[in-house]
Amino acid sequence: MTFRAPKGTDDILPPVSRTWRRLLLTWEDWAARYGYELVLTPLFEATEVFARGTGEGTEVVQKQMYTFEDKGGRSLTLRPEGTPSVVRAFLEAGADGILKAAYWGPMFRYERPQAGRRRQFYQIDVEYLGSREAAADAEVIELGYRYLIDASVPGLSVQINSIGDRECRPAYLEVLKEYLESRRDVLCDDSLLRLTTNPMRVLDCKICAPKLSDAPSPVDYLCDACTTHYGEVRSILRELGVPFEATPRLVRGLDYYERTAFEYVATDLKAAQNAVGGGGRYDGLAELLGGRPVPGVGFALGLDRIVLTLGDVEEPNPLDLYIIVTAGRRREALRFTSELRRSGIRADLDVESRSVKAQFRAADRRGAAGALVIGDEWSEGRVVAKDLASGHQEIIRIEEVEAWTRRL
RNA sequence: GUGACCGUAGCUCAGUUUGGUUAGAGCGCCGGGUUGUGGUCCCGGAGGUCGCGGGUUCGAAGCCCGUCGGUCACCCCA
Repeated sequence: MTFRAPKGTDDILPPVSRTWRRLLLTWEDWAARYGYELVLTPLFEATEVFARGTGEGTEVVQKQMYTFEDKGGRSLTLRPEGTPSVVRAFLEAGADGILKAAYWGPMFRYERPQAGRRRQFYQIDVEYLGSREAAADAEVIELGYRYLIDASVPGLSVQINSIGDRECRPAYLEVLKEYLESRRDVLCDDSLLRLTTNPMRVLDCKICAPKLSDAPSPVDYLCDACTTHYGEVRSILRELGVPFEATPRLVRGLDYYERTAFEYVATDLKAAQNAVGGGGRYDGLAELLGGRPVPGVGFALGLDRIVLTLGDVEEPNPLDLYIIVTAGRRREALRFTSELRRSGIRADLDVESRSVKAQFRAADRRGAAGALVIGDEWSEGRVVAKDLASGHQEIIRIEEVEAWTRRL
C-alpha cells in the first residue's frame, strides 16, 4: 500500500456507501416536500467570507481553516461550513423575497480526528432566508426532526433555546461577566480565557458548567421582542407535534447566531460527539458580510454522525435479475440486459465470461431475486428463469421475462 | 493544540511474556468437485517489505529510539 487517504478523511465505499445513498435519497425527498430548492455554492470562498461571517472570535476561524493562496495571490479557504456561502450568493445575486435553500456536501476543518469528527466531513444543510417569522424557525426545526426520525436516528432529542439578539444580549453579557468574575476561583484555564473572548461559551464547558448551576441564563434576560419570538417558536412546534426540550444552557459556537438556537442530539450514541445537527437564527449575518439586512434561519446535520448512530447494519444493493451468460451468447445477453434495464428492471451480469457455476454464485451473493440463463433456448425465443429464493426453475418465453420478474 | 492506547494477509485477530531457522488461523476472494445451475459440504489457490527509518544483536514481527498512521478522550463542533 503506497498511498492512504489524508489524515481525517474517509473513503466511503460499499457496503457503507449504500447507507449514505439511502440517506441522501430520503433527504432529497424531505427537502422537496417542504419546498426547499437546490443551491450549490463553491467549496472554497475568499477567506474573508468566513473570517467575517463565521466570526473572527470562533475556534473554527482561528484554528481550523484550510486557507491557501492561489496563483493569483488571493487568499482562499475551503468552506468550514455552508451558511456564509449561501448568504453571500443571495446577496451577490441581488435576490430579494424568500429563498428556501437545501444542499449537502463536504466541509473542511483542521482538527484532531476522533469518532464523529473528521477533517473532511459531510453536512446536510438548510437555509431559510428572508423571513423573521417564528414560523420559519419552526418549519426549519421540524424539517430536520422529521428527516432524522425517518433516517431512524436512535434516541433523538431536539433541544432549543433563545440566546437573545443585538438588543438584549449586551445587557445579559454584562450580568454574565459579573457573575463569572465572582466565580473566577472555580473556572478552568480555558474558561478564564473565554471570559473575555466569548463568555457565553463558559456555560458550555464540561468542567465548569456543573459548578455554575446558579449562573444567569440568556432566556431570563431576553427583550420583549425576543421573548415573544421564542414563545411563538415553541408554541408552533407544539402545534406541529415536534417534541423538544427547552435547554436554557444551550449555546452555539458560531458568532452569528441570535434568538433561536437548537441542536439535534443522539442521546443513545456513546461517542462524545453526539450532536447530530444544530442550527439557529442569524439575522445579522448578511450585514456582517457587508450586505443589506437579510434575516435567516437554518441548520446543519452531520451526515457522518448520522451514519455513526445507525451502527453497523449492512444494507443490500437491490437487484431484481442476474443474467447468466453462456458460451456463444455473450452479445445476446448484453443486448437483452440492456433492454431489461431500460424497462425499469434492476439487472446485472458478469462480463468476465466465467463459468455458469461462478455466475450463479455471484447472483446469490448479490442477493438477486431471480437468475436468467441466456443459452441454447435463446434460438427458440426462450430462456431459463430461476427463482433464487425457492430454487424453482422454468423455461419461459423472452416476452414473458418482464412479467415473470415482477412476480418475484 | 494536549493526553492515553494501538499498528502482523482485503477484514478480525494469534504469534511478542522467556529475541532463534520456512510468520499462522478464521472470514472474505478466486478456482475445482457438476465441461448449463447458487446458498451447505469437501479440495485447492492467490494474497504479507510483520506501518516506515535507524539502532542493539551471531540472529528482530518481538528489545531501544525516532517517525508516520489509526483509535479514543480533552478541546471544538455537524
